[in-house]
Amino acid sequence: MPALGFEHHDHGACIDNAMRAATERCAAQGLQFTPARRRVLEILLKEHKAMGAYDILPHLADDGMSAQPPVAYRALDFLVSNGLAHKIERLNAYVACADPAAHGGGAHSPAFLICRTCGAVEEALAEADASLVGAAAQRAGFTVERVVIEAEGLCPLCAKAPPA
Amino acid sequence: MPALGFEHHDHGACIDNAMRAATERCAAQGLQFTPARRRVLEILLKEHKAMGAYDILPHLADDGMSAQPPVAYRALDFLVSNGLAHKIERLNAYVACADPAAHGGGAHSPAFLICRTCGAVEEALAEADASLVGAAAQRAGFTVERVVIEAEGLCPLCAKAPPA
DNA sequence: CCCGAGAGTGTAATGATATAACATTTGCAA
DNA sequence: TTGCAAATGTTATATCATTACACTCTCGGG
Repeated sequence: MPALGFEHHDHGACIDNAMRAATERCAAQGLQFTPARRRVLEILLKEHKAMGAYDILPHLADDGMSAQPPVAYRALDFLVSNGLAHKIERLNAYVACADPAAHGGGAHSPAFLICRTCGAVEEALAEADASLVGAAAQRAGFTVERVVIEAEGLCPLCAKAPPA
Repeated sequence: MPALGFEHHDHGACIDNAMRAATERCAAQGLQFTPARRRVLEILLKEHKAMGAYDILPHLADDGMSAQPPVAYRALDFLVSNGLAHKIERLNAYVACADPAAHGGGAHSPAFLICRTCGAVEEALAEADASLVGAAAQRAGFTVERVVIEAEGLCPLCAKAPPA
């Protein structure tokens, strides 16, 4: 049951790489990669799917950490601000960034493909400053700072074999 | 204080037109444009901005209608399903469609420009099947059914003169 | 040495958004 | 006129997110 991305991969290595990259990024930028923040990112990477803040709390409790909502939201804010995770507005949920190293430093705005059947989420484009939006914005005299692009539909697996 | 769209216009006529268009559309498609639905659309048109469901309830109460959340949500679901209104995921809020007549019949997925300072929302493109997303989806074997595109930034007025 | 500022955390309470469930009413058609 | 489907009224509850405040820890200046 893949939940993020539509292809198989070496998930253990994937997590290790991502955590290492995050650690380096924080060190390089003077950010505090505290236990709580580290743990929330690990959870997102491990579960490998879009998770609500409240889905994260039990995992924190398992680790003996405080499991009140602000703990999760504060860690998520940090991760999102620094491009280590993203919020899926459509789902009010969060995912680990698929490839933080590919981006400069701070937050960025990828596009997401969301399967409405199995809930899998794939991060699709590095930067989603879709040209169409840019053109429309320019016409309107609007200064774009951030773009949310979320496509909802069917992933290859669900399109082929609708779940029972 | 324009709240939807960034330009002035004859708002009274705008509402009348929109309501007439909605009425015709519902008649043509055998949809029940009931008082509650009609009233909620009127409220959205009148206020002319992105409104939460709970912002709508007091207006319903003023009219002596039931003001429980399900009333608003049911009407909004109807309006959104039939392309007469849209949900702004980023804001958890709803706006009347700027131009229902321009679309076939059902729901459609425009792009929105959202001013982070004054909250104004402008509906930007008729169809937001952004080519970039389409290409990425095709590459991933993903079937897109609906695309949310929401740009956040500064409207021309706020970019020029930041509110006090 | 100490102490004051800033960042992070722990915790309780509350606010904001959305839906479930079920009884009742309405419109329409067999 | 009876019966169904759609819509509505109402209560309760689920879900998502933030406020507020006390506490700790670290680090640099006096």
